[in-house]
Amino acid sequence: MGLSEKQVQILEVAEKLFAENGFDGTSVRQISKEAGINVAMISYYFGSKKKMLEALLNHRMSDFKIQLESILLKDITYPEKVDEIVAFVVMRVHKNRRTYKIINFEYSKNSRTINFEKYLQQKDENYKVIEAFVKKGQKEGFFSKKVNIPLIVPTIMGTYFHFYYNKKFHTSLHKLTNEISLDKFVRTTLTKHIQQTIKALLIYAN
Amino acid sequence: MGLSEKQVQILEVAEKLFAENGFDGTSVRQISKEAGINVAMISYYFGSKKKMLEALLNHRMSDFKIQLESILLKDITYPEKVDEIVAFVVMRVHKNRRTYKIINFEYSKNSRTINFEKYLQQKDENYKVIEAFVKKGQKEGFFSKKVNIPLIVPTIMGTYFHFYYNKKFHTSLHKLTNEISLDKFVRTTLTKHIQQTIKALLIYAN
DNA sequence: GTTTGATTTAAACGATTGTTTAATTTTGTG
DNA sequence: CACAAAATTAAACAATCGTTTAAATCAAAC
Repeated sequence: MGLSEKQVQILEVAEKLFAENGFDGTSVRQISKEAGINVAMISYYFGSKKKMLEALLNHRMSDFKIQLESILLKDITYPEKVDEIVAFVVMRVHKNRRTYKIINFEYSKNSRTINFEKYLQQKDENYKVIEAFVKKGQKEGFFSKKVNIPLIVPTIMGTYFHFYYNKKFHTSLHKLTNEISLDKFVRTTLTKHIQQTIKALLIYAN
Repeated sequence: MGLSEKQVQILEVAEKLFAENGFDGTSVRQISKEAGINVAMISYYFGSKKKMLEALLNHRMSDFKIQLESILLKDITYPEKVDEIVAFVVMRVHKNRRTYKIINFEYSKNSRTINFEKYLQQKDENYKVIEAFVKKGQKEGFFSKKVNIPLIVPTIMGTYFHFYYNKKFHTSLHKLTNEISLDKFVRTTLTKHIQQTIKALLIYAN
């Protein structure tokens, strides 16, 4: 799984183009041109276009669980922990938004040809950590017992992605001009909204 | 914009295949084969593959505003109205999930070649109705004033779509075997979760 | 029954797709 | 420098892409 510097550089170009135009909407010639390499190098380095995508997914999906667990070990209140978890998840998906977009699209296809093992493994670990946290909070009386735990993460990530997929709509609504103010909006306003939402849900759900 | 019965039938096949394999991942020959027509009929009826997609989008996007406003006119409490709005929006996007999936991915591309006017118009109307409703509720003291109104709809729709895009993951988690129990899950459990979430947010946001 | 226009067909169009080939250049090692 | 392996190249491959053509079939009107 060790990727050379050149391979990583090619994958970054591919990630951008896949997210922009889709896997099927991106040709290997486009990638090679933008990366400044010969077309044949893609087969040479990765074997095929499909395997290149799998290499990208595996490259991006790692070390989620450890960072999440370190938050839960902190000596802070439950609402503060919720805030930190939400902020962490949002920044994580924002950073890897291009890869998640590709995953969302390709994984929801019926014709499963791409290997999503790493993604599913991370998803599963992620869920189990969140589940344990919420159940602990419920047992200690901080959280409502009427919450549907498996649907909490979809609300966090779904809100982010629906914003991201319609960013053209929201940028005009919020007057976000460039990439910097979009980053800032995600880091502040959007994160705060999701924090409010999840805290209200966990504490007051009825 | 009047579509013949045959055109509608072709669009339904196209909708299914576009949602399943993407716009670029679906060939006009696939569509024509599945629809039992000749390839040339697609150009004959719609002009081109791209215009066929636009015809589909315009066909699906209609009469959202009227149904939404009729809910707000009912003589029920604010939390009950929230429940009805959420249930309506969820059923609406669930019914048109295939079209929304296509929109999500095509609209978020940078190379804007497809005409999304009808979609954006509906989105705008939808938002304005929701905004007026929440502001009225805030003024009357039922809703918190700390809510970010433009991000409420993304939370509703985003939760649905993140569930939908990862339905393979959730069906195994919730043991949903066939299409019927998926429909039921959306109609009951998922809708209830989003209702809880939005009500908690609107009432208790801090 | 003939005519007119709409519908449907098979075939072909050039362009582009992912991948492979075989030759060439670059790199590292003794 | 000489040699072997790795990296890179241009060119070609067959397959498929969306679209167009021109002929054939169909339906309705007179």
